[in-house]
Amino acid sequence: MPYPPGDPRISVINEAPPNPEGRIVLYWMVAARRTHDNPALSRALHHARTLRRPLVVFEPLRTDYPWASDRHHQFVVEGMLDNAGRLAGTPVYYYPYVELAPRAARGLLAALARDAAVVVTDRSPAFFLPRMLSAAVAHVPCRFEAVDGNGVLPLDAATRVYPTAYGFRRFLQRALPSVAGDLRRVPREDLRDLPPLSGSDRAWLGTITDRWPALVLDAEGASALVRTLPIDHVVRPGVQRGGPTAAQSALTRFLGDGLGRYATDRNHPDLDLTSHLSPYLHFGHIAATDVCRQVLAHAGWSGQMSGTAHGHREGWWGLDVNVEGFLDELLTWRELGLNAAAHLPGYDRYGTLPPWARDTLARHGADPRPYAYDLATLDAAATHDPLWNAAQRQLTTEGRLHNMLRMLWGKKILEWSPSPEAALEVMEHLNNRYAVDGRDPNSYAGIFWVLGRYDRAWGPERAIFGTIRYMSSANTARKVRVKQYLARYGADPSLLST
DNA sequence: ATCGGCTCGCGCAA
DNA sequence: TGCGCGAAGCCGAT
Repeated sequence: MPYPPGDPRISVINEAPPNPEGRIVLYWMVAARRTHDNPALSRALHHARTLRRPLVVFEPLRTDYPWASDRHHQFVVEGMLDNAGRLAGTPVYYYPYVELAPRAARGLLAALARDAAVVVTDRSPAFFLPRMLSAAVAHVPCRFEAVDGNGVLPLDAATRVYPTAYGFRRFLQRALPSVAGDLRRVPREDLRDLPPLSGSDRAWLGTITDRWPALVLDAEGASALVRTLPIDHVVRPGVQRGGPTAAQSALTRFLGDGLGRYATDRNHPDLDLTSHLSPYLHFGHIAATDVCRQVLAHAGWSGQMSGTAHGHREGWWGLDVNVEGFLDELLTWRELGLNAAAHLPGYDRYGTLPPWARDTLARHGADPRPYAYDLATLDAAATHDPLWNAAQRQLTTEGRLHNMLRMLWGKKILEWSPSPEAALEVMEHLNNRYAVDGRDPNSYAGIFWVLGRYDRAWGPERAIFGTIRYMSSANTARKVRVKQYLARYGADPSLLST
């Protein structure tokens, strides 16, 4: 894909020139659902100024995607209310749209794009979004660009797939100095002094919003609305509020308590000290660059990489072990997942596991399974294993799963499923159905790690797992603190989802 | 409490 | 070709 010179985040989807008859510049916001630290919004603002056209920010939410539920919809709608507040009083025309019935949005993008000078959208490498972008090409007759606001490094900074975190970390340590400047400068999208909508533009937009009404809601209205949609209502909203403002609150809380003892305490489920930023990163309510910048500023970073680390987890920023530990999660592990989604065709398919992993699992495909649970039993957290059930209940009720336990959660699903392929299907389904950050490249990296991706063989060879790393609930309970966690998620049947 | 062996492939040095 | 090394492990020996 060709780039305009100098910006590896921008892909030109349709090389057509800007439509000289176009009324507006359209930003079709589908992944980076925020108004701050958003390179696609910056690009759209650039076009609006250069072409002297008003900017329309169109933020839609489809109804018919897999696993759509009250949980995901509520989170996104809360973000829309937030974005509406942030754009109120600016010359930007904000158009939030929630599809009320399957296919109701058909024709909407085309109607907006027909009279646009330029269309800018988000590049997002996973789930249905790449397909949606491909399908949209036919409906955008003018210049059409997709902008990558996913990570601290552009997706295309890496030109290959990395099979290990160690290798990817080495690459990151070489590549990050080139963006170090961005990690000190706070971007300020300037929303003032844009061309305003003319009366005729407003009349034209009115014909579109008559047919596809913009979302008009307050916070209470969000939950009432999602209940009326043809989506999965069994999955109730999670415990975290959606939107950029809630995202910043979570980050501020984490900087104050959690980051300072991240290395030592984050693995204890009882303490619950992780950042809780994943759902916000997933829906683009906060930028990874923003998180990284605030963490570095909080830690008093000098602005220089140490230059001595070659793939090792610590010692590249010259910061304390807690901060470096968190940055390794945010950068190495998160961007490793993005790397696979963007560059490994079939990143979500069993066949892309490394050969040693598929071989060893295949050799043990016929091993007897002492425990065999079907999807319904797992979904209902009704196994014989109290720690696993607790983790599953946290997932179904809260929409999140503690980092330490999510690995155990997956390993047990592998152990209890008739085949590793079936285990993958179950993990994908439960994670995508219940986790607010489900369907993220990171979710897939975690699920595939359970099956051997990014990992190495571990002896001794054992039943079902072969040489895939094994984990046991008993050892996990011995190593980390789970007593309160078990009490919190352990016994109350009213927490159970049906 | 700590240690080594179990086991595999990558990437770099030589 | 050899060698160091790796998201969080497990288990038995000392």
